[in-house]
Amino acid sequence: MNEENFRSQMKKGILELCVLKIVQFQECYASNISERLKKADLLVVEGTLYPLLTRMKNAGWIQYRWEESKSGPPRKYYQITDEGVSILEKLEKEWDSLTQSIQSLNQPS
Amino acid sequence: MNEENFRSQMKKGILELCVLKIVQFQECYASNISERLKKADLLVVEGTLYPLLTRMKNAGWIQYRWEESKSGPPRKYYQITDEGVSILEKLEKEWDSLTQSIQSLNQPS
DNA sequence: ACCAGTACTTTGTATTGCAAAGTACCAAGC
DNA sequence: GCTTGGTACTTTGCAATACAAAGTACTGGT
Repeated sequence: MNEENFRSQMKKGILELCVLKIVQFQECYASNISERLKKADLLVVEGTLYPLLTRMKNAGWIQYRWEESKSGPPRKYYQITDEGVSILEKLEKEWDSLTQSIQSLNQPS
Repeated sequence: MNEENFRSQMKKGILELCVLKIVQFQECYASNISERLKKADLLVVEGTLYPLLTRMKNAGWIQYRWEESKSGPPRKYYQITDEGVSILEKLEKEWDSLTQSIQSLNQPS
């Protein structure tokens, strides 16, 4: 138990929501997503992001196509799926509900 | 990856915050805390709550005193410590920051 | 051919929420 | 005084996953 890493702790479980929010607008490959998360002060490292994308792809929430790159190896461009859109809506509702739950603890009993 | 348990996932890392928010107002024993979390739709089970309280006590965020009960074994009544108050303030700031970060993902790039 | 940059993958570790079983105390009924 | 049921706390084992670190692989420049 160490207060230095509570941000990391609090991030747990919401990264799926964040990734879905990002890819809902446009195709992205991992570095795009990583940059976007970094701008939002939610940086994750490769060892977190890549397995997460793979899990979400296996769950059918996102899909990808390969695209050649002029400056390196080909990239996986991810898009949200219809199922992903549906999940995103559910996750956003749960997120709103969770924030309200925590808000409700701001007063005694 | 299963959307059924995202609430459980999202709870991770914020339970410390929730418990501190609860005990900041008054001494509580585990069942009090459990009831309060349940009302806030954040129910946790014994196997989660008790080890969490022990970790927080070992971290110095909370302390407890024993009190006899007329209807069962003695109870551990937890109070927040000065350090816990300090941690609570930090956690609340981080929470606000996190919600803003997620909010910021609601629009493209 | 080699190297640097980029992109993706894999491995091992630590944390922790949870289910389930276990321990312990108390009061009521027989 | 023994059993039973309720309450309170503890322990064990498992599964999920964020992370660090190392690895693989493709490209273009020197």
